[in-house]
Amino acid sequence: MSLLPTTSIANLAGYVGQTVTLAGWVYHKTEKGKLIFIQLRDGSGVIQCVIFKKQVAETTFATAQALTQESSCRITGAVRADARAPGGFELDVETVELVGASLDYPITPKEHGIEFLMEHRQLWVRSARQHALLRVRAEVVAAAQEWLNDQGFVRFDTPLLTATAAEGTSNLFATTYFDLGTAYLAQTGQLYVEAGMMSFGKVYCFGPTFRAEKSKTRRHLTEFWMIEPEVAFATHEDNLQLQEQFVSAIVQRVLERRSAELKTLERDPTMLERCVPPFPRISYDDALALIAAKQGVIEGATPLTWGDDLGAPHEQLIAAQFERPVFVERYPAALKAFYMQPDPQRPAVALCADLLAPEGYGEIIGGSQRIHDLALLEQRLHDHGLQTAAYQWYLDLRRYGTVPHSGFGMGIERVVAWITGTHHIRETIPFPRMLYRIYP
RNA sequence: UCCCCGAUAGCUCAACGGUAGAGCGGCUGACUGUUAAUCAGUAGGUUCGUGGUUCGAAUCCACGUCGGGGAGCCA
Repeated sequence: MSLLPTTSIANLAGYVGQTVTLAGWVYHKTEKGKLIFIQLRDGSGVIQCVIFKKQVAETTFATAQALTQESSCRITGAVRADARAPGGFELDVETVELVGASLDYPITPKEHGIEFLMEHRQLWVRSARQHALLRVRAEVVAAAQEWLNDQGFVRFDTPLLTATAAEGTSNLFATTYFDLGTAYLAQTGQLYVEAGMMSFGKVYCFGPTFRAEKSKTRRHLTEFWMIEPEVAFATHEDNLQLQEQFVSAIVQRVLERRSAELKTLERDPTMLERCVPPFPRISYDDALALIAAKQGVIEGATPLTWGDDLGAPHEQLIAAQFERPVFVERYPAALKAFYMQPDPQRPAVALCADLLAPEGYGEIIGGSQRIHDLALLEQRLHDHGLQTAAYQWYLDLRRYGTVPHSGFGMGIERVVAWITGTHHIRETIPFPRMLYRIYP
C-alpha cells in the first residue's frame, strides 16, 4: 500500500465534489469550540480543512484537536469550492491521521530576528516567504539551463577541486589532496569551460563556486552558484547580446510561471516587465563622467580618476540611472583578469562588461571576450605574476586551433535576490555559507 | 583586514545606577466561519562570559565569545 496522497493541493480544482486524501503538514490551526480550521500545506499549496464536531467521529475530532503547528498528517475529505477560503477551495474533513507530531515548533507566525531564523534555517525553509523564494530560485535555475539548451549550448561540468587559482586574485579555500599537495575549491569554472567551448562551440557550466573573501555584505556568500556560458567565435558585442537575451528570458519566464510566488513576496512586477533587450550600456569612461557629475547623490560615490576601480556605491549610482539592467563596459585592462582581450583600437581597455541589476542589487554578471592569441596570453600571465607552467593545458587551447571567443558568469543568488526583491542574498539559497555562518 | 551596532523569559522587545516587565508563544478553560481569531486564567529569568568601578550593576568600564550592518574584493 502507498501513503501517497491521491492528489496535490495545487490540483484540487479538478476534484470538486470528490473525496480525496491529502498528505502534508499543519501550517496553521484555529479552534472555535466545536469547529476546527486547519491550514494544510503539502509543498504545492495550502488548503483550509474544516472539521465540525458533529460531522466526524469523536476520535477524528480528538486527533484534529491534538494537531500542532507543523505536525504531519493525512487528511481525507470532500473538496468544495468556497468563496470564503483564501485559495477558493476547502476540504470538508472526514478522517484525520497523524503521521508525525510536532511539539513546540520554534518558528511561530509572529516576528523573529534574523539570527534566530538562520539558526533554524532547516525549519525556516517551510515558511511561506522562504518557500516562494526558493521556488523562484528553482525556476531561475531551470529557466537558465533550458534556455541555453534550446540555444544549442551543451552543459560541460568543470572541477571543483583545482590545483591553482584560476585568476590569481581572490582568496581561495585550501585543502590537502593526498600526496599531490594543496588543492583549492574552484572560484570559477571559466578556464575549463573554454576547453569545452573548443569541443562543442557553445557550452556552459553550472555549479557552486567558492570565495574565501572576508566579504560581509548582503550581496556576498562564500559559496554561491554560478552559470558560465562560453561561445566560440563570439565577440564582445555578441557576448553582450547573448547576456541581455539570456537575462530577459529568465525574467520573463519567472513572470509567466511564478507570479503567485512573486505576489507572496510582495514583489511589484513592473520593473521586471521592463527587462527586455536591448539593455543600456555605459563605458567605463562615461561612468567616470557620470560619477563626477552626480557626486554627493549617493554616499561614498566619490569621483574617481581613470584607472580606479568602481566601488559598490559607484555601481549603485550607475544602476540607479536606469530602469533595466545596465552594462558597464570597457574597463581599464589593468583592473581585470589576465585572460580578458584588450580592445585592439585601444589596448588600455579590456573588451569586458559587468551587468548591474536595477534597484541596488549590484553586479549580476561579469563577462569578457577572451584573449585568443598565444603570445599575448603568455605575456599577460607573466604581467600578472602567474606561473605559466600551471597554465600549459590552458595555453594549449591557443596552440591548437585558437579562435576568438567570449563568455560570462552569472551569479544565481544575486539574480534571484533582484527578481524577488529580497534585501539579503542569504535567503535566496537553502543553506547559505557566510563569513560567520556555516551552521546548519 | 578595517569601521559601526547588538546580546534581558521559547520569540520580539522594554527597563539606562536603586525590588526584572510587556506583547506574542506555551499550558488550562469558553466559543459553529477563523485567516497572526477573540475572551478569561496560569506557568515561565545564571539579564552572553570573565574581571573591574560602586553601598548597590541588566544598566558604567575593560577584555573575550557569538551575531548583525557596511567597506575593500567580487557574481
